[in-house]
Formats: sequence, C-alpha cells, structure tokens
Amino acid sequence: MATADTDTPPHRYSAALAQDIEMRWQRHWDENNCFDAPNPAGPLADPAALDGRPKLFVLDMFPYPSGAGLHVGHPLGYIGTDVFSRYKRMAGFNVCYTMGFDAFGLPAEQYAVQTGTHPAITTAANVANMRRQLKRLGLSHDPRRSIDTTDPGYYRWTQWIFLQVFNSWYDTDAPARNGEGRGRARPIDELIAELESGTRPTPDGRPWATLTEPERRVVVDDRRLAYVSEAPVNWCPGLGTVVANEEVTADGRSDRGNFPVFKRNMRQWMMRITSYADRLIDDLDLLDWTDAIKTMQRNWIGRSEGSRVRFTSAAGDIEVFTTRADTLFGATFMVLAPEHSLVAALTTAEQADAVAEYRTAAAAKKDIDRQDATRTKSGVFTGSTATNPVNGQQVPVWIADYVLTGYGTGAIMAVPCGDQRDFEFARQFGLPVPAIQQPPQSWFDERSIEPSLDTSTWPEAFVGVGTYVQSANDDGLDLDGLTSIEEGKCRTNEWLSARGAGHATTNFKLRDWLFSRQRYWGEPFPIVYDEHGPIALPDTDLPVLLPETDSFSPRTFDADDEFSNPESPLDRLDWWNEVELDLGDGLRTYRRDTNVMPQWAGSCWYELRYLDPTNENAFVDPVVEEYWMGPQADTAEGKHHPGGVDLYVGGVEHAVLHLLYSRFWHKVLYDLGRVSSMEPYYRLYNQGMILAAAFKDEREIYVEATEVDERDGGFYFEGQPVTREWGKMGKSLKNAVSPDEMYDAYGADTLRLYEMSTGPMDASRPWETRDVVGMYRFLQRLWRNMVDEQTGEISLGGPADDATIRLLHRTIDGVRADLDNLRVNTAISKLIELNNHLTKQGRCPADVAEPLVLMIAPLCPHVAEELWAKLGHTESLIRDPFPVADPALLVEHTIELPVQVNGKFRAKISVAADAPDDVVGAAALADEKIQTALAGAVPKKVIVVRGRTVNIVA
RNA sequence: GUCGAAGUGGCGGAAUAGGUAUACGCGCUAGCUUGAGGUGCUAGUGGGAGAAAUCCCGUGGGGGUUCAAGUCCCCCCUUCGACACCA
Repeated sequence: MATADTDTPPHRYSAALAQDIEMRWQRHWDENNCFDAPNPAGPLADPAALDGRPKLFVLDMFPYPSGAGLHVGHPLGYIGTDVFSRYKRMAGFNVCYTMGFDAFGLPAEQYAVQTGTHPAITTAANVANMRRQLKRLGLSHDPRRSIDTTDPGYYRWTQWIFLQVFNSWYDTDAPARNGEGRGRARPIDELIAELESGTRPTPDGRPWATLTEPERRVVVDDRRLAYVSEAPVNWCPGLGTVVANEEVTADGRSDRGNFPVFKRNMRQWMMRITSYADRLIDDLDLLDWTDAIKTMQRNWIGRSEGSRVRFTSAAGDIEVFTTRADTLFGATFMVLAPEHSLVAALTTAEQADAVAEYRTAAAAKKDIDRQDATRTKSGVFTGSTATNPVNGQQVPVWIADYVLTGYGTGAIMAVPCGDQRDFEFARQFGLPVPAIQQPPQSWFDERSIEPSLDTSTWPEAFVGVGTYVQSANDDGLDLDGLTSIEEGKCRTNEWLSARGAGHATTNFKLRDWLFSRQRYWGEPFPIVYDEHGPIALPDTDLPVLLPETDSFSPRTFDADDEFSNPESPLDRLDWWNEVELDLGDGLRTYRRDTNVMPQWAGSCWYELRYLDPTNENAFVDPVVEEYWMGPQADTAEGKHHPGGVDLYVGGVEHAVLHLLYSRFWHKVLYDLGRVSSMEPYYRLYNQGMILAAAFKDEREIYVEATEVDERDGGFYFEGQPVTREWGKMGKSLKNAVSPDEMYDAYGADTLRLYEMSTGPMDASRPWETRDVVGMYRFLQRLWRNMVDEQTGEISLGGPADDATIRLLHRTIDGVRADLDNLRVNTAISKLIELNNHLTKQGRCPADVAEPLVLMIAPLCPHVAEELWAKLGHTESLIRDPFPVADPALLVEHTIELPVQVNGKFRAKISVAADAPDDVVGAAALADEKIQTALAGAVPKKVIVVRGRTVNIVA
C-alpha cells in the first residue's frame, strides 16, 4: 500500500495526490457543466453548439440501485463507455452519455416489508450513494439527463406508453411503415372505424350495428396489443405473484427467490409480443450485435416453418403442427398432450381409467421431470383413432407427456421411421413402423446391418435424406422417387391446401408477454374497470401515482400451495381503488386496476427519456429523437440502417429478457409514428464480467475472501484449509471489493486503467487486487517523466530525437485504431511502451508531452487534466483534438526483416523499405548466419514477402 | 442432448491480411536505495542442453493444407454460457 513518508519526494504521484487531483477536477467538470450535450430542440437545446458535429449516443445498461452499493465488478462497462465517450468527444463528436437507475423492483420492496421503511426512501438513499460512487470514478455523464424509473415524472410516460400499446391493434395486412413488407400496429380507433363502416367484418359476421355495447367492447379488446386474458400463467405462491415465462428457471422455479412455480389459468395483463415475432427475428439482420446474442434471441423466439394438418376423428378434427408434412405417409399414430382439450371426448370407456390416471400423474409432475429427455417414454392409448388425410388410414390416438400443451397445437403426428422419439415410443408400445424413405447404403454400413426397408432390423430412426418410398396415394399425391425434402414438403402442402386438410404455416416458441404483477413497488396501470372490462384513463389523468400505504407485501402463501389466489397490496387499499370519474358519460364509480407493471417496463424505453428528460408534453420530442436515434446512412453491405443507439454496452444476462421487450415496445412506437428509429439499439456490445475468488470452508460455507491466506499452493482461513472457486462478485460469496477501497489506495485513474488493462472488454476476467499496483507504477513514471517530484513544477527535456518522434506517431496511430474498436487494453500497453521509452531517456521531451497527455486523457482524465494545466493550459482538455499521426512518420526508411530457412527463423537483415524483392533476397542469401544455416546447400527457392519476411527453401 | 464461445509462460493477457509466438502488466530472481521492512529504481525471467556461441522443444491432443500455421481444414478432449422431449 502506498503511503507517503519521510523519504518519499513531496510531489510524487501518490494515492493522496491522486485523490486531491481527482476531487479538484471532478468539481471543476461539475461546476462548468463540461459534459452537457446539446439537443437540437427543447429545454436542452443549443443549436449553435451542435455546430455540424456528428452525434454519438453511448449507452450503458442502467443499474438497479442496490443497497450494497457498487463493487469493482460493476463499472467495467461504465469505464469502457466513458473512455469511448471521452475519446469521441475529443474526436469532435457531440456525445450523449449519461446514467440512470432502474429503481422499481423486489429488493426495495422486500426491505420495506422487513423494516417498514418506504421503498421510495430506500431507493433515494441508494441512488444517492451510487451517484457518489460513479462520480468518484470520473465518468463524463451529462447529469441533466439522468433519470430514475420510480420518479412520477418518468413513470407517467411509462404509463403513457402502456396506453399507446393498449390503444393499438396489429394489422397484419397494413403495409409496413418503411414500405418493406406488411404488418404494423395501428391506433385502435382505426379498427373501430373499420368495424363501424363495415369494411372489416366482426369475428362472427354479425353487423356491428346489431352488437350490444358490451359485445363491441369484447370484439375490440380482443384485438388490443395489451389485453386482459384468462390464460395459463406462472403462479408463484411463495412470491405471492405471477411471473413471466422468461422469469421461470429451467427447473420450474422463480428466477428471484427460487420458489416453485405452477401453471394456472388466471386473468392477467398480456402484451401481444407474438404479433412482432417475425419482425423481431428478421430485423436482427439489420443490427450490429454479436452472432451469439442474435442466436439466443432467435432461439428464444423459436420460429419454425411447417404445416398444420387436420386429422379427422369421431370427437372432431385434431390439428397437428409438423415441420415435415412430407412424412405424412409414415404417420402411424398420434400423440396428444395429456391436457389437450379433445382428450376427454376421444377417450373410450375401456380406456377411461387408464387415461384419467395418466392425466393425474402428469399434472402432479413438476416441469423439470417432464422435461427429462433420457427417461423412458410413457403414454396411454385413448381407445380412439383418427384418419390420416393422405391415405385414409385409421391411426390410434395416444396421450403422452412428452407432447407439450404450450407448443404448436399440443398434438403431434408420429412418424416413427423418421423421428427418434416416435421410434422409441412405437417400439415400446408395439406400434407399426413403416419405412417411407430409402436410407443410403452408407447408413446401413455404419450400423453394420443389411440394407432393408423392414424397419424391425433398424436400431434407430432414419433422420437423413433418402429417396421417398411407399409415399403415394391414388388421389394425386406421389412423392416416390423424390430425393428433395423441400420438394416433398411443397407438394404435400399444395395437396393438403387443395383438399382443405392443412396448409403451410409458421410456429413460434415465443408466447405473449405476461405483464402484470401483484406487488407494490412498480408502476400502477392507468386503467379502471366498469362492469364490462378495462377502460384507459385519459392522458390528463397521468401519472396514476402509486398510493401511500404501510403494507407493502402481497399476500404470500406456502410456497407449495398451488391453488392459492393472488392478492396484491393495492387490492387492500379500498380508498384508492374505488374512484369516481367522468370518462365521458357523467360521473361514475370505477374500480382501479390493482396490479403493477413488471420491472422490465421502466427499462423498455429509458434511452428515449435520456434524450429529453424534462419534456412535459411528450415522452421525447420527435426532433430530438430523430437527431440522436434516427436512421443513419446505409451500411457498407447496402443494408438499411434501422436507427438506434450508436453503442449499447451491457452484460449477456439481458440477451433475451430486456432486449426483447425493449425492441418490442420500440417497434410499437415506431409503427405508431412516435419514433423515427425501427430498433432501439443499433450496436450492442457485451462486456465481460469481473470474477473474484471465493473461498469455502469444510462446511461448504463461504468465508471472507480478504481473510484468506495463500501458502504452499493452498488456501487457508484462520488456519483451516479452504477451497477456491471463481464467481461473480457479491455479498453472498463474501468476495466483493469496493471501489472506495481502490480510491483510497491508488485513486480512480489507477482503478480505471487497471480494469481496462486486464483484457478485452468482452472477456470475463478474475479480479486480482495485487495486480492493480502495475498501473499505479505506470502513472507514477508518467508523472515523474514530466513533473519534478521535489518542486512539483513541470520539467521536460529538449526536442525528441527521430526515433522517439517516430515511436510517438506509431503510438498515436495504434491508440486511435484501438480506441475506435474498443480495444482499450492494447491501447494502454502501447502508451506504456511509449512511456517506458521516455523513462529510459530520463525526461519527457517537450514536443512529446502534449500529445501524450491528450492520448492518456480518455483513460485517466484526472491526471491528464492536471498535467495539461501544468503544461500551461488554462482550459480543460476534454474537447481538445485527439492527436493525429503524421503518415510520413509511420513509414520507415530501413526495415529489419526476419529471414527463415525452411520455415525456421535464422537471422535478421536490415534493408531499405522500398528495396525490390530480388535485392532483398540477395541480401538475405548474403547474410553470414544464413550461409551457415544453408551449409553449402543450393537454395531451391527464395520467397520474399514484402515488408514481412524472407523464406529460403533449400 | 442441441446450439454458441473459448483453450497461448507461474497468473491476467498480446500477436492488422498465414510471416520473428509470449507485447504490456503481475509475480519471481538478482542488484541499487534504506538501520530494517515497505515504496522507488535497474537488470533478468517459456522449457530443456551448454561455460558460451549456439542448438533442440514449445500456443489442449491427433492428422492435414502451405515455402511458412496460435491463426486455415478434418477428427477428438476440456472448460464456460444458453436452450433443453420444440413435433
């Protein structure tokens, strides 16, 4: 630890000096509003300051203001965006860069339940503490733009956007707003107008005029993008609330709290995100995101192209979804999910007991058990058959729990010869397995069996591409002899459509978004109910303030009490939820909606509010939105730029939830003409995580990581051996390191450099406190090269020699390229190399000092400002131009070339940079070491790679 | 199981377009400074052989392409992440 004592020079760059410098410059930036970014219009407008500068919108995923405050793992991304923002500001950009807080959510509410402290009070205190910690890092945020999702001035617009969604419907036939393709959200009034005029029929065909008012309400409400629905939801008694599919873990428990979750039918708010499924997938192509994240979103939405096929039965038509309609001739049985609505009607008397028993058993199973693919197939015959449309065969109908209600139609046709699960099922229950494709010879060879269409000899289903056999009927469908699956599907679909037995379709895994929560600390819905259903409150009634109470928790139940019913904290507030309003037909009593919105709501649009945070007339001024987020020039590949934030940095953990919901809201706003951008986040960058060592004792309990000693390759806590693992920093692993400790020991500039230097931004890396000193030493050497440690005065050397100037320009060139591509770690190593070169010379040459300080500035802004001032400048350097390399100084006259003999490095030669290949080759051959290495052998070939190497083949 | 990302010194990591593997930092070793420790500074530091010059081996493993492979191709192993009976 660096403590100044008697023999330390008075003006050494010590932790104390660093802190002094940092506090002074942070105050200076604050008092002079240095990071205010002007808008083109509205309260933050300063059109003159825009001055033709290109815009850049840099965004961090905003944090939840946790009571524990920041640890050093949090700011990795923030430091990265700050370095980038500062660099771009110096490169002439108008940079919008700020920070807000996603402050609704469970922890503050649970804390309130325990202590009685109102969540608003806890939240305000936590936000203040996090603001202090972030400011101490020297982040160049525009403080005017900061928002907090719990501020009524903010959530008023969250409620307003909800009403936009509520008051919209999705018209699949309307031309897209950008003119490409069809489908867009339209105002609900336009739907009502079409129904009234009769241009659009009512669902059951009765004229609109003959419908009663309640009937009309139902027709319209059924089309809204936000709707109340009796739908299967995830009920979590332990939390006392429902949760979204996305918040349920793979083993059927709640993401928060880890309580069991049950599928139940309940009336809840839903958002029709499925209407946007195609666009949410297709528009990923327009975005500059990593393929990993795009793949995760695609998989989540889960689009699959296939067909719906109707099998007729005595109990009614059974519709199945299949991606392989071409295999219909091999479909020898059907399997329905145990919950399928036709099961009761299909079940015969003899099978009734078995079916009932199976259904009960399936219902009792947790999702986790039903999803175990390795267990043997189970199932029960219903006793009925259905008719295969292509060949009229009667196929038995079974139920089995491997067929899921929530996917497709909850029923499948089973093609045992071509699907491994169906194959196993058929084998187990002795069902026929006719072959419909001739597998190639190699398939049989690999399994060491004789080629045969007798599937009883097959060890498994054939899933490859083969020639169709036994796939024809006498009604015009004949696939025999075909080898193309595409062609097979296509012909089958045509045949099915022509006979009304099926059609091509697209199926999605994505479900509509469950949008209500039975909790307190969230945005209330701007909705009241009359006896017929929900009614939107007018804009003038916004915000609907969260009512005061001292009872914050929903009623929770025994975690396993599946049949309990939700009761939100707002339900109990009769004074609040009974309300007298005049909504157009006189003063009447209504009931308020007592749900609150999920935490995702506030984060679905915060980037837009950053742009125009004080606007009281709109969520964002369209002129301001278009300036910062509007589409830019087409990309190099000729793709249209969809608009959006220029750089969005955050962790992968939001790859599906936040990013999907946010894109959905943004697209609705786009369709309604409220924003000019089609997508919220044009470029997404996922930063890695900082991991820290955590230690467990023999009882598997975590011990305080700072108290663990390492010796002889082992780890010990209070003398007892402990085991090490790497994990996310935090309270639970007892391994958090606070940035405040680092400020005290080294200062913020050292912490910033350390976090940036340990690896590329997108990589996770372990935190090592003992490594931090390396960057501290670098700053000390940098300081000493320019400042006299005894007097504190600037002290530079004479003009730089040629080699130093050339190194400087190479450094400028490299640092620019690195920072442009967020390769901050290698930018730092180049700056250290330059500084190490200067250290060998004793002093920093006078003509190197300024460019060096400017290059350091985005990384460690405080020490850079201090040195800049010492160099005689009276203004802050935050808008001084970043140095530009002189191309002439990047070209070397003489270069050193490695020479290889048979691919092995043997010698270095020095040649003129522009020497022709034959001269370089001759010089290589003439080298003494090369002659030795050749040992008299005659070179067969001399390969000269310009400016790179010479290889002699002997 | 499927999909995705990644395996380079004791550690974190460098290596534009296939062209000197290990930049930069930590740690370690030696020396200077100091009463001592720390800080600071200087030099060295992939492994093996050798007094040295130098030589051999080295980017998870095995093959291949090439004058030349950490980088490209094929197979395998390991780690991490996501999804998971998706019809």
